[in-house]
Formats: sequence, C-alpha cells, structure tokens
Amino acid sequence: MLNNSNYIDKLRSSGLRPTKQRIKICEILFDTDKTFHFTINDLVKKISKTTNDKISLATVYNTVHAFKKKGYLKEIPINSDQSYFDTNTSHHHHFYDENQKDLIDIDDADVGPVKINTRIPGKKIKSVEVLVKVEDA
Amino acid sequence: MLNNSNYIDKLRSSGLRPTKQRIKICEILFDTDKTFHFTINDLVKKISKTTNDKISLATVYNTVHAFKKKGYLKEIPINSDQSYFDTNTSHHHHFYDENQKDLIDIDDADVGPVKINTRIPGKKIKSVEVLVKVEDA
DNA sequence: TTCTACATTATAATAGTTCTAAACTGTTGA
DNA sequence: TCAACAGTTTAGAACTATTATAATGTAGAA
Repeated sequence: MLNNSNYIDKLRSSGLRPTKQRIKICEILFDTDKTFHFTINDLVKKISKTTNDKISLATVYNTVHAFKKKGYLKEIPINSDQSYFDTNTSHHHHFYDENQKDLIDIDDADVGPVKINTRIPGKKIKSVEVLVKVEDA
Repeated sequence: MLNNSNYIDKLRSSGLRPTKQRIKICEILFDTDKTFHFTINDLVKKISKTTNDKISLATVYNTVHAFKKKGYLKEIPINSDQSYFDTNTSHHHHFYDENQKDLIDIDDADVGPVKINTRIPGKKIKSVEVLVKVEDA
C-alpha cells in the first residue's frame, strides 16, 4: 500500500501536478492490492462516500483521462453505454457477465496463446484482447 | 443479390412487417455480397445518399435494433463513443485500426483456437471474441 | 373497404461526456 | 518568502448518441 507521498512522487514523475483531487483519486484507485473495474459513475460514488470534499465531475473525467494517457488505467471496450476502466494495466483479458453486467479479469496465463494468421499490410499489432461473454448456466 | 420480394419474405418470416423503410434499410445493408461495418450515423448518411425519401432517425434506430434482435446484425464493442454494427453475423473477430478508426473482419479460421483455462462458477460461455488493435507500422 | 395493431415520425428527454471561462493553486525563481 | 505564471479545478453550459413520447400513418386481416 502506498501512502500519499508516494502518490505525490508518482504524479510528479509523470508530469502531473499533485493536487489534492488527484491524490484523493489515486488513493481510491490504487490504494489496494486488488485491481478493479469501474465506470466514471462508480468512481464518483466512491469519492463521495470516502470524502467530504466534493470533486467536480469534470475533474474526475480529466483525471481519469490523464491517468489513462499515462498508462495507469486501461479502458475496456464493452457494449457501448459507458466506458469501463481497469486499474490492472498488465496484459490480460476479461469475462463479461451479461446478466450481472459485470467485468471479471482473466489472467493472461489463463488464456492459451492467440494466433492471428493474417495481417494488415502497413499495420502492426498493438494488442490482442479477448472478451469472453458469459451468461447464467 | 436479393430483390425486394426476398426482403419482404425475410422480414415477414421473422415477424417484422415489411414497411418501405425496413425494405430500404435491408437493401442498403444486405444487398451486397460483402459484409460491412457501420455506425448508425454511417447508415443514415447512406440512406440519404441513395434515396430521396427521408427515414427518421428514430426509425433507423428501431430498425437496426430489430435486426440485431433477429440476428441479422451483430453489435461490436469498440472503445465507447458510438455503437458499431456488423452485417456479418457469423462467428468471427476484428482488427481495429486505431489510426483510421476502422474495423476489419478477421475470419474465424484466421484465429487459432482460443483456450480459456478458467471458468466462472454458475456461468456458461456465450462467446469468445478477439479484438486485435493495430496501428501504423 | 374498414378496422386494428403495429410502425413511423418529429420532437422532447435523457445520459454520458466534453467544453468553457473564471477562480484557484502548485511551483518556480527573485 | 512571496509574487507571478502556468497548470488545475470548478460549475454549468453544450454536445452527442440514444431512447421515449405521443400523434399520425399504414400493412394486413376480415
């Protein structure tokens, strides 16, 4: 678990000013061993639960986007409606529970190697993501 | 290539009334050997290019959703902003060109078998989709 | 043809996200 | 230390994609 001064260093070293809003969001997102998935809405709720200071919605968006750009968060493509983010930035895959509308990590090691036997000329592969949709058995 | 009376049969047999708007949209979506990807916006533009009758936006949404529900279209999860649909409803995967914001089919046969070595208790796998993000080499 | 249920339409409403411009605050350097 | 600047936050407006609404229209059955 990191403490605030670690977050300050982390932010500063990535060229982001360590403001109290950003530090607070760091605490919520990264102050745990577990990684998790969230929407902006989830994050806003979590902020209002854990602090009395309100952080404006625009700041939450700005911060999440800044963190995504710096590689501290990953965005996960799920059927439209809203953006899901993942604090686990390592390469891995996902289950998506269509009944519970819930995302669950799949460790990279739990997915056999994915072979792509075709290429697009002039393009290089950036990532290969597997989304496994599940439903009640 | 199908003609209108085929579309009328197709619609009727799936319990959708063959209205002229639906037939027009069928022509645009299915009147070609090739399958393709589109957003609602793309489709609206294509409609206004190929006909003088205007089809209201609400009808386009309704029709696309009806077709999706009937299995004539697939929705593809790509980073948020808007929904992508695919006239290719067979099982297959996608390249997503991050520079051109373009989707390209990958034939199922061009992706080696994907092994998922973990399960969620009480859930069964509905689909396994691979999204390969590419960028300029 | 006439009736009825389903479709279409324009428009309003909603939800998620981004923009804007003013106020605020970390940081730098005198 | 403190002023000044550049980056940040903020509230609210604006924007975009999508869905809901309620009136009008139309396909198909009798």
